[in-house]
Amino acid sequence: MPGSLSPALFQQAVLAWYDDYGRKNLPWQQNLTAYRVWVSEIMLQQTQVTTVIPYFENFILVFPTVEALALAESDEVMHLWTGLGYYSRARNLHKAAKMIVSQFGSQLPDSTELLMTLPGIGRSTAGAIVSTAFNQRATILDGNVKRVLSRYAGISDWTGSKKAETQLWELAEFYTPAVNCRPYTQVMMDLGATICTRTKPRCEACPLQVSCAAFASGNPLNFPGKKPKKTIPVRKGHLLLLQLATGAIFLEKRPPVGIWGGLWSLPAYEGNLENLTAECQHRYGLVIEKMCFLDSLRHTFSHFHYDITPIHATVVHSEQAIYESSEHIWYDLESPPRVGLPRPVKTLLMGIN
DNA sequence: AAGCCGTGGGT
DNA sequence: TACCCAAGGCT
Repeated sequence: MPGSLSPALFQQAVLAWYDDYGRKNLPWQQNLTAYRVWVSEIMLQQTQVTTVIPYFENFILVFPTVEALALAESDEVMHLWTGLGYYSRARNLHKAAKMIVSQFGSQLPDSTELLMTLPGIGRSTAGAIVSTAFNQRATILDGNVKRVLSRYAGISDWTGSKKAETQLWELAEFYTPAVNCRPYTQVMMDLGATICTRTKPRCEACPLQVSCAAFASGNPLNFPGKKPKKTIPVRKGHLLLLQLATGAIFLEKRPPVGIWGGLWSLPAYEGNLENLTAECQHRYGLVIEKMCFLDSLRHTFSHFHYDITPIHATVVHSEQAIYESSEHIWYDLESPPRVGLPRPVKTLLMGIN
């Protein structure tokens, strides 16, 4: 019967494949430490390997140890996360580093239970750290494993549904070996990433082909089921590039939670453009001398589109101007401060001459 | 328990 | 273009 191998045979099949074809040269697989594994796992949440690699290299160079991260400035951490998205991951990573130093003697815990007490580490990430960093038995269930197991067992529900999640966790636990935990975890992700891909699975090269329910069905793309789609709304607004004669541009700190939390952003202006001059004067103590509209752009978040019309304005300080505070900085394009910037803000700043 | 949270790759 | 969705977690 498809989808019903014994754990021993299942493990044997995928581990043999791993020896020949598994990934062994990823940056976080070199100089393997629990800290490096942890950082990589956080960066890899909802993010593709090719995107993560340069961020990982950079981050580890600046913060080679958990102690270094714990002692870091928040702005520096966010700076190294600029463009990677899901910035709560960076805030939680920093917070967790401080907890690891203060509560765990600077050593990452080797149990899923303790790891899950740290912010940003859920069930799957905890399993990945325990199995990969410590080579101890623990189960992961990320997007790759969900897809592999859904096809193998012929589960046609969307993997995000509670029913499918429960079933998939059970299957994942069932097939997790007591030994060879590190290569087993890696191969399950490798299969999902390189063989059992979303749109073009290479079933002819899959070690599970002969016992795969989706392959037996004739159309593996029917598994897993699709996520129920919903159209995301469009929001419109302006981002203000307020520039002094010195070239410096005004940035304000985003609230600690929510979109772009903890990053430095261009002021957003949603109001009536006729009031723009007065608002700039009132909010920031800045007098607009001349202004122009820049080309509009669409930035898409996970749950809405943001149609941005940037406005560039040359400004001078008025009497009650804000020069510098914990909430505002002047961004010097010549010697840019190391702070976290949202992607479109960074793009706009780079485009100013 | 759905909605919130980014950005980029692939098609 | 527009759409799907990535090595998910938190509330």
